[in-house]
Amino acid sequence: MNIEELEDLVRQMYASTMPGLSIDCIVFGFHDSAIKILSLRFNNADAWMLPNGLIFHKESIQQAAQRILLERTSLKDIFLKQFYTFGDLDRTNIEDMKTMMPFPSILEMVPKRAISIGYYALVEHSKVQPQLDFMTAECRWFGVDELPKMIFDHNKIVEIGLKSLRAQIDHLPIGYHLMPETFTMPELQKLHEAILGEPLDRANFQKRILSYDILERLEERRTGGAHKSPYVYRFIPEKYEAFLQREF
Amino acid sequence: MNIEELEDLVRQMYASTMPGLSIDCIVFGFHDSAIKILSLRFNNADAWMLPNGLIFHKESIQQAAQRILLERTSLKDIFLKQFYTFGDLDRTNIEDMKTMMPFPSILEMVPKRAISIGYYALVEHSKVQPQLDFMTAECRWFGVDELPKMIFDHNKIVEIGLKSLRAQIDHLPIGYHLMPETFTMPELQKLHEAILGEPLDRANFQKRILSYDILERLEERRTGGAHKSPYVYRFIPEKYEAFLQREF
DNA sequence: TATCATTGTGTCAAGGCGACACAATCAATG
DNA sequence: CATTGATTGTGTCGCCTTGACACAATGATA
Repeated sequence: MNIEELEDLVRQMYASTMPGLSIDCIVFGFHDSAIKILSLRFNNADAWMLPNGLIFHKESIQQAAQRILLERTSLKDIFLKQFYTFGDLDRTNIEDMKTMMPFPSILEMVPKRAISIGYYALVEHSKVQPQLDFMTAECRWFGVDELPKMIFDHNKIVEIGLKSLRAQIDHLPIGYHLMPETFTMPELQKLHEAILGEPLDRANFQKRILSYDILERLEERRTGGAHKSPYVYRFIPEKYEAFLQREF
Repeated sequence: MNIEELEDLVRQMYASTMPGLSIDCIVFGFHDSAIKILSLRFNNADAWMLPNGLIFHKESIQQAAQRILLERTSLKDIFLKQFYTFGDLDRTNIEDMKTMMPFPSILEMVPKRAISIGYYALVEHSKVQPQLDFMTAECRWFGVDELPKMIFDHNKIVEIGLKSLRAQIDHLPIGYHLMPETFTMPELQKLHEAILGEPLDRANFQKRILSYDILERLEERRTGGAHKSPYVYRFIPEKYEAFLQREF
C-alpha cells in the first residue's frame, strides 16, 4: 500500500465517522485472582493504547462500542457500561500522534482535538482470544498494576474506569459477567477482593452474596484440592436481572 | 438579517465547533420547597429545550458547559457534573428540527445525527435571572412534574439526570450549591425531601447531616414564624470539600 | 489413620438507622 | 398577659446490618 492509497483510506474512514469523537474501551477480565485489562500496541510503534475506534454515522455509540470490542475479542453481546466522557483540551498530545503516524500527510488529517466516550466491558477472561488487525501489532492482558504507559490520557481513563467499577461492586454482584458459568464461593470472593483491592471476611461475604438471592447452589462440588470441597454455584439470570432493577 | 447572512452565520458557527456534538445542561434550582429546572423556548417556535450549545474547538467540554450556563444564568463558577452521554441514533428527530429551522437551506446544514453530553448544574435559585438571547424567546423555571414536552430526548435526559442527582444525595449533602448562604435545618430537609420525593424523619435527618461535620451553627436564629425559632446554619466550605474527598 | 489447609456455618457485640417521645419556644389569640 | 398550638431541638429505644471471630466439617496427602 503506497502513501496515496493510505491517504484515501484515512479520508474514507473520517468521512464515514463522527469527526473528533471516539470511543475508548476498558476490557476487564479476571484471571489468576487478579483483574486484567486488555491493551494493544499500535502497528510497530511503541504506542500502547486501550481498544478504541470511531463512531459511524449510522450506529449508536453503544453499537459502536460493541463493534469495536467484537473486533478485539470476537465476543458478541458483551456487558458494556458507559462511565465518563473525556473532553479536556490537552488529553491528546502531538508526540503520541507522531509516534503512531510517521507520515506527515496522514498526521495532517488527524483531528488535533478529540473527545472520547469511555466504556468499560466485563468479559469472561477464558473466552477471549485477543485479535489483531492490520493496525495492531500486539494485544495483551495486563494486570492493573502492570499496565504499560499508554498514549494520550488512557492511563487516566483506566483509573477513572476502575473507580467506577469499584463504586458499582459495593452494591452489585458484578461477577455475573466476569466469572465462568459455574464457580465456587471462594472464587467469587477473590474476584471481589481483586476489584476492591482489599481482603474480605469469608463468612460475611458468603452471607451477603447469598442474601441477594441470585445464586443457585448446584449438586456437584469442586474436588481436586487437598481440602474441603467447596460447593459450586451459578448465577440465575432472571433473578440477577430482577436484582438490578430494584430501588435505587 | 436576510437568509444569506443567516446561512453565513450558521456556517461560521459550525466551522468553529465540534460537528455533531453538543452539550445539554439541566439546571437544578430549589424554590418553594420544590426542585425547579430551567427550560427555554426557541425563537418563536413551540420548541422547549434544555440549555444547550456546541463545543468550540479550543475549549474543554467542562468549559463549554460553563460558558453555555453563563449565557443563561449569568452565573460564573457554577457547580457542574457530567452524568451521561447520549448517542442513540433516533435521539434527534427531523420534525423538531423543522419546527426550529423553518428555512430549508439552514435545515440542510444541521447535522442529522448528534451526540450530546449531559451535565447537570446546581444553582441558587434566587441568584439566577434567566437570560434571553436572539435565539431564545423564553427562559423559565419549571417544577419537575410541570415540565413541558421538550424537543428530541430532552425529557429523557432530565429523567436520567434526576436519577443521577438522587443517587448522589444518598451519600452527599448536596445542599451546598442549592441553598442560600444561610439556612435552617428544616429548610435543608425540605430540599432533600424534594430531591428524593419522600418525607424524611426530622430527628434522624438532623443527626445524620450534623454527623458529617460540615455545618456551622450561627448565633442568630430565624424569627418571624409563630413557632420555635430554628437555628441558622451555613456550610463550612473547607470541611465540605474535605468531605467530598473521603473514601469511596 | 492422622494431618492440615480450606470451607461451611453459627454466634456475639458494636454501630447505624428508623420510629417515637418529650421538652422548648414563639407568635397569635383572646 | 396567660393560653394555645404548631414547629423545632434533642434524647431514647429497638431492630437490623455488619464486622469479628469461633468451631465443626471435609478431603487429599503423608
